[in-house]
Amino acid sequence: MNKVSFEQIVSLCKIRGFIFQGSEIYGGLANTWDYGPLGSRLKNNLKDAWRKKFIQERSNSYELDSAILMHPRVWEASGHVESFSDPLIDCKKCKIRSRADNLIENAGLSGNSLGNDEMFELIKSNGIKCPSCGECDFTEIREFNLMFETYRGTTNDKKSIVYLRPENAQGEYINFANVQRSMRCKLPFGIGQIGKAFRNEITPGNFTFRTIEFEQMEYQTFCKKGFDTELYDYFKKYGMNFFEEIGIPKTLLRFHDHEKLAHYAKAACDIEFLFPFGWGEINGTHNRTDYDLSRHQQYSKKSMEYLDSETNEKFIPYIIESTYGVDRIFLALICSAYAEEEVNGDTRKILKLNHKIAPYKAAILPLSKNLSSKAYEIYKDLSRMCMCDYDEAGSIGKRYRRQDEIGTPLCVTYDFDSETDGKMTIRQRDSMIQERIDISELKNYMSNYLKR
RNA sequence: GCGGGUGUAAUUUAGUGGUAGAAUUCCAGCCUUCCAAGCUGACAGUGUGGGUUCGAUUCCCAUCACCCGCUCCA
Repeated sequence: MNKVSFEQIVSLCKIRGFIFQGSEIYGGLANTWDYGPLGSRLKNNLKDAWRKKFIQERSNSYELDSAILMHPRVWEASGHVESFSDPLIDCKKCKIRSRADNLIENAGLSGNSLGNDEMFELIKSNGIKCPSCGECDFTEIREFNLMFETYRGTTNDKKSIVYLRPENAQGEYINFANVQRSMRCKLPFGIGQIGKAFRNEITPGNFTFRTIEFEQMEYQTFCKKGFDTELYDYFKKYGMNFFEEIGIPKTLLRFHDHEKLAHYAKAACDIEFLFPFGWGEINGTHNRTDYDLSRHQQYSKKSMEYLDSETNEKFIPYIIESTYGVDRIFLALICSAYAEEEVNGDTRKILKLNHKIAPYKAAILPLSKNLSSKAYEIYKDLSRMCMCDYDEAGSIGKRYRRQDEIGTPLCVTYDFDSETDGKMTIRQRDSMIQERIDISELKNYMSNYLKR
């Protein structure tokens, strides 16, 4: 994918119904994207693959679907209200952005509990200088809250503010005791969740890499202190393994350990993918210690302790979080699958998607329109088993090309011989193996292929 | 949020201060017996809003969006 530009990917996504710009007919809304018919399919397949690996195939593993809107105190406890909202100020001369409270503190003054206007006045009256260029010529202070706010009820007074969750994790944490009790869990156990989160970031987009509304697949493992380091290493590898299983080549992946850590974390490591614009995070594993549950215990006054019935010890569990950005992995899948091949001077686009996540598993093609009715009947039947496409428009070659371009692994062609011998030609895109299979055997053949 | 670039049909693009041209795609028809064949036809466009002008897709301003580089980033 060396020479592949982002524009080619964006263009293919639009033409083939994977991703459209958000609110396009109104000129677009920055950093929002809509997933089209094939994009939705691919995205759901990705989520299904994750669900299978993290929920279904793991024991002591439970899925959760928590509310996007949560009690505002959740975000006070989590630290988001405090650390997600900064009073920022820009130097008009050198365009460097600083935190207003830091400027005041560094000047030896106290900016505690001052409002933004007061801080601005303080900076002006004391002639506090820009740390970069030494001038004192600032824009007004702007509050930069990364959490989307909305209001419940009909009045916009402060008491009714609720936030759109900036991460899903808190949903898992505040339901820790509910899940533990109802599922009779013993440590260690995991809670996974797939859902949307929102961040009011002003950033360059890089297509769907950074958006203001995005979907996460998160997995939180609750464990006893002392077991956390081992689990942390385990989930780093588990994540890498997941990416390989859905078809992302290992050569395009790397670990990236964090040195600067978030307010809750003891250790953090990303898995990065080599996008056309450079390395970008698609997974993060964090050792969040007992920070989150302790804070919720403190703020809610509800016990978050776990009783170990073997040792009779009571303690607040540690949490290892492994979080996956759905939209970013989607993008990584498309980027790593996209290829162009030269055939007889023509450039052909191919999406080499793993069959597990391909939007369509098979396309049913009548060799001629005269064979439509029987082919369509077979298509309807196969559709009961998996997602299939049916195409009778244009030449047979063109229809194969169309399927290659959207990553369909199997093409099944009904021809004139099929009428008499009851067989169809089935072609595998990845190996280009072509076989004639009895129509009654098609489902078996396909299901065996798709199980690989 | 800063700096630079770009906006013409679904896509890729040509061109012009005076009726916007093509290729591909898509659709319909003819043809076509396994990997983007051919023919005919149809659909479809100057991101949005102002200004200058007799007249703006073209010049100017603003805005929106995307791309590149910063900045930021749990």
